[in-house]
Amino acid sequence: MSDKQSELPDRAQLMLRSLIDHYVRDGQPVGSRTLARDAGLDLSPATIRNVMADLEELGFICSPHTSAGRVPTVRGYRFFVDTLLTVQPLDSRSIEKMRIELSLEQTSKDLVESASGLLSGITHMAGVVTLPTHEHALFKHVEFLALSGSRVLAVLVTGEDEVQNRMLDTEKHHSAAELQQASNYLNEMFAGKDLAEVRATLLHEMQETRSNLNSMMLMAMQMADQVLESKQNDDYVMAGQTNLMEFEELCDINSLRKLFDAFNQKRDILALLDQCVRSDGIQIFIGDESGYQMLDECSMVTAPYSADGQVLGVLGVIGPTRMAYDRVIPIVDATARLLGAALNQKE
Amino acid sequence: MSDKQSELPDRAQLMLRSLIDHYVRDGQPVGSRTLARDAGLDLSPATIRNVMADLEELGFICSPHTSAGRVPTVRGYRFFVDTLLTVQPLDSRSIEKMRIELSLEQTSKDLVESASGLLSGITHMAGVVTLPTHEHALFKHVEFLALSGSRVLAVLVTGEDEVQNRMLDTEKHHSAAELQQASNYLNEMFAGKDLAEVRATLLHEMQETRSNLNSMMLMAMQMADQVLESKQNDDYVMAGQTNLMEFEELCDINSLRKLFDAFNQKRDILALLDQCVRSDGIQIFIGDESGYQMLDECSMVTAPYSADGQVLGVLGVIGPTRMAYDRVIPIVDATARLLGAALNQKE
DNA sequence: TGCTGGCACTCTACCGCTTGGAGTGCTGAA
DNA sequence: TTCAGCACTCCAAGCGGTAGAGTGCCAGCA
Repeated sequence: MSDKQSELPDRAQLMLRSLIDHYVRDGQPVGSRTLARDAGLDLSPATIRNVMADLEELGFICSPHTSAGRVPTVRGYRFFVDTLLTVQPLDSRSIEKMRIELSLEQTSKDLVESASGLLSGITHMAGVVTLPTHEHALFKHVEFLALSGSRVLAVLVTGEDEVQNRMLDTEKHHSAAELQQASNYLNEMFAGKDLAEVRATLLHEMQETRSNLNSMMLMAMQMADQVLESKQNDDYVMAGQTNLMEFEELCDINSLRKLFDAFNQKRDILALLDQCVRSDGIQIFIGDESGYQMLDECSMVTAPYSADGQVLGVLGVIGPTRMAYDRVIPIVDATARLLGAALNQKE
Repeated sequence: MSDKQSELPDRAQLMLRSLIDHYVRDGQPVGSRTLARDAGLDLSPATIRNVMADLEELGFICSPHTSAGRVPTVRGYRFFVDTLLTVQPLDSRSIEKMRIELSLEQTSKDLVESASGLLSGITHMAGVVTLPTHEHALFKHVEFLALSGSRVLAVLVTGEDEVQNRMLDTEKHHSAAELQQASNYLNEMFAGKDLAEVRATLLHEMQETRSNLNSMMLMAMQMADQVLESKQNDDYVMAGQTNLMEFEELCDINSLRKLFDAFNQKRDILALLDQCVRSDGIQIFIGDESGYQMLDECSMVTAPYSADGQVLGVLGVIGPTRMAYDRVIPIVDATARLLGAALNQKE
């Protein structure tokens, strides 16, 4: 047992893989007999038992009680996912179906909903997709409308014809003409520019030349800044939560409640998803690796999605630890690509 | 037993009431001994048994098995709710608390969310509130913005400074000037009028004078009509769904799934809520009265809420059939009033 | 006539016991 | 190194017995 993990004997690796396959399929602890029959190694159950003892010592598997078979531990799944897994690429027919499904959607909100529906539909687990950030969207047009009192409605149209409303409380009442002037100024100055760039320029200008600007300009900038400063990636769309009720290991009413509360709360799930934006590929949290108690019995497979080279958000699948990672990973991967491509086309 | 329901002997009524009280409290079938002890009638268990047999024959109660106590049937609850119930008015302290909670919210969306939170928080069941319709809102301002291709963005501001965006696909591209003209026309013509009235006028005009109108006018009308025609009351906000997991009678994983699926789907729940808009007071669906299978073990207590004399939506509570109706009804009632008042103030 | 105590009966929930099956670890032989 | 055999452990399921709760019915009493 002084071997490093990566030097785990081939035979043991094969057995771990076979054991996980079995367990994922049946949900029952796997015994030595079963493994002897199906692992493809021509060995007796007794020999298998010896190897299983090794695997147990390494913390890859454990048995729920003395006379039950073995079950993979989080560590076992982790090793499996990191070094044993061979993903089966998704067949092109399925991919085409998904592409078509996504191509029917109009707005990016619809796209995101459709994507999370796809994820949950195909995997029979819960699908989750964060709304795309607008950080890298293009500034297209802004319009200010006077409301009652000193409130002003700002309507911002971004590159892909996405629209955002924002209510602004200003110090004094502004006439329609003033507001028109303000929006004209901004539109002429910034149309077609990157939103983040717009914001940076505005901030810079405000610091540099504050004294030289007339109050209208200043107001326009403040407004634009307010419109832009709202933080992004603060919401997600989820589908198929109820699929999780089908899995016996999650059916304990107490943990189910914790899970669904977390889904409604959104905060913790978002924090977790946020960690995945930065990593540039598939990310997998197994069991308690997530650090959130309600996900102790769950795993999450995520991938960031991007359009035009810019990461826009994250999507993924939440299911029981006992999930078919080799099947789920390519699905998540493909969905991320397709969603990115679909968003790209809208631009 | 030839008596009509309303002529059910006082003693039997008292017993039914006491039985329901007990059952709602403990969730256990109620036996004759318990009732003899606590019903306040000075009778022996044997006598109680005779009366219980009568109540069973009338279909108000039933026993899960031979040697268990009795449990109220849907019919029993119905009779209880219709003729035996005396609601305990909510104490003014609680009401004041709720009013304050609601007064903190800005937009009507926030208000609705807060209200459903209150409902679920106080009752420990699920709270649901439909979004307020805008049918009776005032037309304040409309603005059209040209997007790419022939798409046009319509921004409609209604009386209470609520904003709605709508994407319109038109036949041809319109210049900014054309659109400006169109919105000016509509704003001058309709500002301050009731939305429904605006719509009616527009429809009428279009039929009457179609040939006389230039294409710009026509387009303006079509757009405005599209903005207005979207059906209302097609969404609701729900809170505390997971509270329902605490009730043993709903804990069957299968029915729980059906319930949560229905909550996500929204369609059926909306259809049910829609029935309550018309009735002008508290409405109660007990068990299978709703006609929807997933609610067979549930009851729903609803009340329409209105501002300025106009019904804007419905709110209510969903919980197990075994709920404290006398407590829930005044809560739903008060919340409806408070929400209505809060919406009124925003105007 | 209405109420009541008594009695036989029924059904559930629970406990302890047994049994069969599955799976294990260990050992000694090939 | 592999493997058959064996003793052991544990769970799940089935079974009988018991206690408890509650019922329906009946006969007697006010």
